Amino acid sequence: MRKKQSIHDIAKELKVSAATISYVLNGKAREKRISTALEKKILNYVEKYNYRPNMLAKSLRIGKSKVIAMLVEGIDDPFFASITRIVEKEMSQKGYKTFFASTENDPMVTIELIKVFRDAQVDGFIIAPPPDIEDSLLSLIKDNIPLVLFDRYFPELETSNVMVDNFQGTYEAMQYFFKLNYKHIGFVTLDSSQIQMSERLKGYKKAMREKHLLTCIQKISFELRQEQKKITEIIKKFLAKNGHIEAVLFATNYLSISGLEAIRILKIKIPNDMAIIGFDDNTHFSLFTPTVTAIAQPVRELSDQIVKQLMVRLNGEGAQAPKKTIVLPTRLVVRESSIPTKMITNVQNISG
Amino acid sequence: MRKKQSIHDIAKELKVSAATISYVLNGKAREKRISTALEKKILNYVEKYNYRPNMLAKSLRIGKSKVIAMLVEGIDDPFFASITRIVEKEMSQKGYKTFFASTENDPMVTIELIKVFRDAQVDGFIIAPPPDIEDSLLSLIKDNIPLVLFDRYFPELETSNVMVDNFQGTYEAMQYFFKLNYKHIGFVTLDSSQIQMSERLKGYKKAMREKHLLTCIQKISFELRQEQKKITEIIKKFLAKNGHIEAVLFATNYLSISGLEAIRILKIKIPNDMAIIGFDDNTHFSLFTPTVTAIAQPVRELSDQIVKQLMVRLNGEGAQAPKKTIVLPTRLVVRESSIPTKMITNVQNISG
DNA sequence: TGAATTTGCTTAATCGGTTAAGTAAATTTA
DNA sequence: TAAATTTACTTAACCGATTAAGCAAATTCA
Repeated sequence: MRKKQSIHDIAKELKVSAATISYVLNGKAREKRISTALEKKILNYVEKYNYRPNMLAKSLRIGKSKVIAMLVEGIDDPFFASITRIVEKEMSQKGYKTFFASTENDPMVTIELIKVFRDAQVDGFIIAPPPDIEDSLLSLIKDNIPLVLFDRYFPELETSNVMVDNFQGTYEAMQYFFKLNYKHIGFVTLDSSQIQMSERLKGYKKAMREKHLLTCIQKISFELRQEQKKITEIIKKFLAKNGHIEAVLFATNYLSISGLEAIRILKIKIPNDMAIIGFDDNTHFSLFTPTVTAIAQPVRELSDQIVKQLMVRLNGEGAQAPKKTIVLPTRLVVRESSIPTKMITNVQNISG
Repeated sequence: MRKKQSIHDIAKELKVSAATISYVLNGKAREKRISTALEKKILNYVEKYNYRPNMLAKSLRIGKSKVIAMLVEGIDDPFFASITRIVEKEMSQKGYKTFFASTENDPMVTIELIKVFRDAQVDGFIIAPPPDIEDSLLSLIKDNIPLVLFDRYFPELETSNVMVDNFQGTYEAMQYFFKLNYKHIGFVTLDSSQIQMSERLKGYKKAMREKHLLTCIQKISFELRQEQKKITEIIKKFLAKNGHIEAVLFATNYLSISGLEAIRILKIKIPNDMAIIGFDDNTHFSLFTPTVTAIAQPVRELSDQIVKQLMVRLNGEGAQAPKKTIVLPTRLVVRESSIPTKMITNVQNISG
């Protein structure tokens, strides 16, 4: 077993100083007037023995790790999965590595993760924050650590945020339901005060109020988030109890999934017995029978903005730039689950 | 903006040496005979100012980072997503942080990732390796860096591996098809020489040969892995050309998805026109219409074994223990896609 | 009471890099 | 030809921790 070589080992081997090697490896040979001959010799050796500097030592010395931490609710959630993947790729092009972790939307877990990553001296954070972590975030802000929030944020904190217009998202979906002449429209959401959720709820409520319709809302406790079966059960009861509902809007990814499951159990036929729209699109929605209409978030644009905002914070000069909240529009992806068969012919007009 | 405190800043503040603080913080106060009074004082200060040691410095000094790297094909793949999540949780209970990255099953990407993580001095690796990275792995082995491969491995390399019995998985699925009296059974797989794939193919071939049936195989080029549409197109042509096929086995997650898409386009009815089984289960398979039969991998057990094997390598003493290849059985999860309606009544007997 | 031991710390080297400052030799300038 | 400058490096401090070794003061022992 070969022991890992340090820059000093190479220095000894080549009978030069460690500094010289460091300069060469960091492209400062010219600036520091290292002769071309010696530079070649060092580069050859490094190439031959495949030497790679210890990043811990380097980061410790220069005070930068070129690593950023990205905390999302769950890396296995399709929405977060695609965002993280794009962000990772873009950040790597900028010379940064991205490390991920799942918060489970749990404040304790998240606070601990932030600590761990701070201890590891990451250069910045991208966070889809759970509730009640204002203090942790505030401490990041105070210490001037580059930070971008996405998907949700705390209006009272001065941070850079990248969001979708959640209010407009549900509001537009409702207008679409109205065009299809639905009146008894249910809304299944989380019992959460997080801004993305409250905005979605507001969109639904405002739309219903404008049409003088009665709202019909099922809020699902946050603690159940891992227990698909229980959520399905609650939605089942909700739908069974409110037999008059003709259409349902699900406020988030996994509620849609559980909702579909519940509907299947109740043997309700989509879309003729009941129309469905889900917030957040899902790769598999086009494979379900019927395919599922969704309020899609512009994943690519969101990722681009996240990276852009973070880079502003990371670059010394721009770090003092004012913090921005970027709000992007959602897009309604119309599929079969929202269109009663009798209306299939004029779909084009409706979805436009 | 507060500047981050180092152990020396605290030392100055409290008029003690940095060593004393280090001992106290590492629970060596007794051993090093630090007085209880001073210990209290230090702990109070640390608590009050929320001091946390710089892990870069610590890791550099002690030569351990308590971080392990986990490289999978894609963190958004449902199979890998669930494994990573369990592994992360279990490793964190053992005091390790797990960092993830997607290899895209690309050798270049993976080789680079291994380098990056080695530079960052991670303590160990968990890898679902792409082809052609034997050299990178060999260098990890030579340097005695704890390593566990999973999902696939290189028989010629002496590594710890955690696998599923891929051969048996497809072989059993085939036996199940035979019981249902299917004879013209197709197999859609990747054009890959990776062991998990070749084993699945062998299972299919052996089963067909034993029944003296003609095989009917579609291999899909590996380069297309990101291009769902093209894969769907190929499968569509394959199925259209081989009209006699009564049942199809898809060798992997995303082939199943594309296959279902192709079948939908061809308006073939599952399961009556064609029966379907997919290798790898998927949370959404129970929501499709019809629900999809799958060869499920025991995700929990796989994760447990991965962690167990890695811990053996990580613990100095056991690091010399012989390397093992753990092989776990798959489980056939019978759903609607494989059972012709006429046979629904005797499902119990068949699936058992 | 003087020596030995114990107590309660501190000193200083170290991990593997980076980088400002220094220096001897070669070259140019005056 | 002596002084000034340039060349091509080296020296050594530093980043923030850990830890073996050291050492004065207090206590115990003989």
